[in-house]
Amino acid sequence: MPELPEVETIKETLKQKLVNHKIVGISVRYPNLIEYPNSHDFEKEIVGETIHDLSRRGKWILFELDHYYLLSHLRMEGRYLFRRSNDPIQKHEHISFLLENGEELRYKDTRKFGRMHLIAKENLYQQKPLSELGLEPWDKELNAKYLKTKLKTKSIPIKTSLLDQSIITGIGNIYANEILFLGKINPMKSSNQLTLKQLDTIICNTKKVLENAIAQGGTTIRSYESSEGVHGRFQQNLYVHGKQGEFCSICGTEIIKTTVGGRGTYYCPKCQK
DNA sequence: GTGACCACCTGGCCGC
DNA sequence: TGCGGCCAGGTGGTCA
Repeated sequence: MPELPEVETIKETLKQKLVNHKIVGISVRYPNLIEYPNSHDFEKEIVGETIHDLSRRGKWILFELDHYYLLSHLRMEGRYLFRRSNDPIQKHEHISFLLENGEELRYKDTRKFGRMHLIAKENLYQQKPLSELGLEPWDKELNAKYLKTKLKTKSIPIKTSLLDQSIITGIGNIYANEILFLGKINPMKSSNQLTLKQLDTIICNTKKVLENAIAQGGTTIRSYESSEGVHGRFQQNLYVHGKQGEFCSICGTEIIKTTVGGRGTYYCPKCQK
């Protein structure tokens, strides 16, 4: 599942192949993937636009076009592939962007969870979804005081708050488990009961875990691979995620799996009391 | 405003 | 071998 490090890897790969290419045709075979505007307007407006740059905000990939930003969220299993325009459409390839060089950028999504928005450039940060995102992990304004303010009324588990994209954007389930393990913080602890020191630890470990994951090309869990078919290597660096029944690398206690906020949660009951 | 729950969706896995 | 049921998970919507 693509999280921030995977999205960063995919964005960089796509950037190398897409910048300065014009979209001359499009085919949307599963309209529900288009969140805004409607599929018909999306197709009408995007044809003729040139891709000038790619960037990332949270888990969103931003394609900068002439008049719009195309925002793409891969959710669980979305991925991009390059094909020739006459290549047959494979199963789960739901959207094709035809480029002027004859190549097609195809969006493939087994579970159809991904979403796309086409936003006018002047509205990019005034309009959903970017208007509702919290701080990037590397934002200078992200500090323990910011988190304390955001969490002061929240009695939900800290694990659930870490997944809230309106607080810190880019953290997904895998990395939330790893961040809390490194900080020796119990995932079920109420968000508003953490000390400034613990919040500071969370911020430090968030940067550390995500930077390390980006350097490794992301984490390969079941279906994830980058647009060029490259698998992430960060899975080899995971401490607790998916390790139930194995032993903690620090104290040797058995890693426990439980559910927090409906998400699979892995932790060491001794280190993370 | 907050938190819990559900829907979206399909493939993989497990038990029978 | 085949079938049914459960699980995985990010996000948005609904409801209490």
